[in-house]
Amino acid sequence: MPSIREVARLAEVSVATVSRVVNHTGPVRPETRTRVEAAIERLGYVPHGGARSLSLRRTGNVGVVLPDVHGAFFSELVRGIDVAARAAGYHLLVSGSHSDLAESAAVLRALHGRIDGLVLMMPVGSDRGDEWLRRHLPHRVPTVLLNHPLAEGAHDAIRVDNRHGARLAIDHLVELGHRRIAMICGPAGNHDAEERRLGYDEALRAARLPREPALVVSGEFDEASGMRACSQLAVASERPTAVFAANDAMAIGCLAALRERRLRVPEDLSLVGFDDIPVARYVSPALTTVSVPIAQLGRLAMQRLLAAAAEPDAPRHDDVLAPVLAVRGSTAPPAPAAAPSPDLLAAHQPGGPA
Amino acid sequence: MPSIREVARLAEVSVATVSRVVNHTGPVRPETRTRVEAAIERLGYVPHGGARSLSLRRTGNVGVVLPDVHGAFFSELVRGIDVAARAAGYHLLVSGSHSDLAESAAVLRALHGRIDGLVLMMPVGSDRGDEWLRRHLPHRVPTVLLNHPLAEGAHDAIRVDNRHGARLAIDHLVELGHRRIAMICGPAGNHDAEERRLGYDEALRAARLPREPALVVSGEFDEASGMRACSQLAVASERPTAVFAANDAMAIGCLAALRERRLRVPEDLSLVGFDDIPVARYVSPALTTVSVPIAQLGRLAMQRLLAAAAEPDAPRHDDVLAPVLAVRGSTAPPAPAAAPSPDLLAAHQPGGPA
DNA sequence: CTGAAAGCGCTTACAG
DNA sequence: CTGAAAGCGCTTACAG
Repeated sequence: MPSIREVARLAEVSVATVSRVVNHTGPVRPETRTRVEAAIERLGYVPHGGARSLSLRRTGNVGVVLPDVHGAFFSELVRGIDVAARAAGYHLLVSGSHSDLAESAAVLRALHGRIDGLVLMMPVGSDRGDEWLRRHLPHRVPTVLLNHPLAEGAHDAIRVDNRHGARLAIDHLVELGHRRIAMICGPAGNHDAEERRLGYDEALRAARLPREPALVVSGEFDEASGMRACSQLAVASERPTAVFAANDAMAIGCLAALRERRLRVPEDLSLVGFDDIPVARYVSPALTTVSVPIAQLGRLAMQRLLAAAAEPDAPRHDDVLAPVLAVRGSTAPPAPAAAPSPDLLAAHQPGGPA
Repeated sequence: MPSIREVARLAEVSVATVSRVVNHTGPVRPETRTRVEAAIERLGYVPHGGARSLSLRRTGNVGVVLPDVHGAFFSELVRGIDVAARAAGYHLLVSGSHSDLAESAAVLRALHGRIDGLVLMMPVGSDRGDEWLRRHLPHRVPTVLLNHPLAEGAHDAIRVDNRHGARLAIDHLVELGHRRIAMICGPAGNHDAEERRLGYDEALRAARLPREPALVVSGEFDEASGMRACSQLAVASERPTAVFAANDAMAIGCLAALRERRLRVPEDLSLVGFDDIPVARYVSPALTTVSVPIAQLGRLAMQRLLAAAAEPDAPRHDDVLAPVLAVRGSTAPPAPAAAPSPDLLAAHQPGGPA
């Protein structure tokens, strides 16, 4: 890995000149340029990005710090940011914080001086958030906060209207005629999970439906916990006719659990997810879900970062993205109470309806 | 963002001393340390990672360059590398090359001087590969090549035995009694796709089964193309009794297409995928698939990188990971030829077997 | 059109 | 135990 100095020596020019031909900055006599280019080719010189950054005070990297890099949602999000970043000439420095606040802080420290912008999704909810941000957010680095409740400050914020999304889901089920609607919540402390839960509560209240504690179970945003949660609901004394899962992964786990129990979706039970990850439309039946514009989220985040870099003193934005309901095959009106599916009640009514 | 110089000034010491207390390197008198720490706290000083890298000639980053950052497979792979990297104190600089060779080269250039190690998965197959690598691979940076055919050189290589994996899949179907086994291939030029195809051919030959061109269709490694490919097969004059898809995403697309056509899996048609992405066990029916140890792949890659950094002159490794078959619900013996499923042949035998 | 020199923010022998 | 100085590999006024 020769340095610029060696190229200069071989071409018999100064390092300043080499820099000029590499970056096409400033005028260079054609024959000088040729000599330098020959030396570069001969030595296989490639500029040292790190040194360049230090000098230019611009790294060309944007940091992406998420609670996790696991799963379809984050995968889509990273991809969305990546596409927009590459288009703008940036690379991504990606870190999962493993949902740990202390680790997030460590990551942010490590990123200082390595990034020109930051996209951060906090691993926790509202508590402590503000003070923590003040302490750990890098100064003078354009930052956009994803789905964080306390959006005031020197950074941009982009949020998904989780409550509205949950309401769309529940309203849809209510319109279909469901009265007993269960929810599989996300992990405690997770901000998105909490909001989706609030939306569920609100929607039930709006529909004048009672809230039954037995119909609310919790999961961890993954398929396995969705399966477990679903099994819990299946043994409830009065089974729900519909289930709203706080994300698609859990909904898909739920689908698997129902299949094991020989319960049909949507005939015996309707199911709604949240996120609209790519596989949602391919499971069986295709999942009705609240569609979050994940790619748009990534694109908008980069856009805000670029704007903040261009105009550091302009006021910051606080965007709220509205999800829409994607109605697919996993929802239908409930089976008429008078003639329930034989499968469904077989266990409870040994004789069954002849 | 105060620099080390300002901390030094405030604490009335030299920058060397500040550096010593920050990095716990070299002895410092307790009261001096206290003064420095107070200054650091007061100023909110965080060391500039970029400058530190330049000085130390160590960045703490490892580059990950993949054909794409999309989809469950790459998502899992990145996660596997991330977990191992973080454990070793490294961060990930991730780039998708969008399956373009020129873009890969650009990415590699941009990474020079920003990484201590590189995990690279080439976007193309065997042709040109060797020369390209010689030109574009960074010198003196430990590198591990993933699933690349030409594994000799100054880098480590880790490969998945795709042919063996494909043989496992086909052998399983043959043992179940299938004779007409179709394949949905991956994109042309993709090395993994080509090898899986070769394994399919080999296995058919070993089982003395004829290779029928009409039973081989191609896809693009995503769900949508799996659906299309499956539809092609469904209208073939003689329908296969089993389908081997070159990856899980296409298998899942295929599952959706079959559902639309009211063909049952595995009763009417058996289906095998490849990769064993997390969702494979949750689709309906659970997908029989060739399980690639994705997380292990990531872990091993980091391990090789660390070893190469520690002993640059030790000989490099060339590991081959053996996939195993995960038999789940999407495969079964074919319907007996004498009494085919009515659904299956309804279109061809209007009368059907009475 | 070109070069000498300072500077980006750190680390680390070397000397004291 | 501490500091002055060189150096990591680049860029960029400034002067010529």
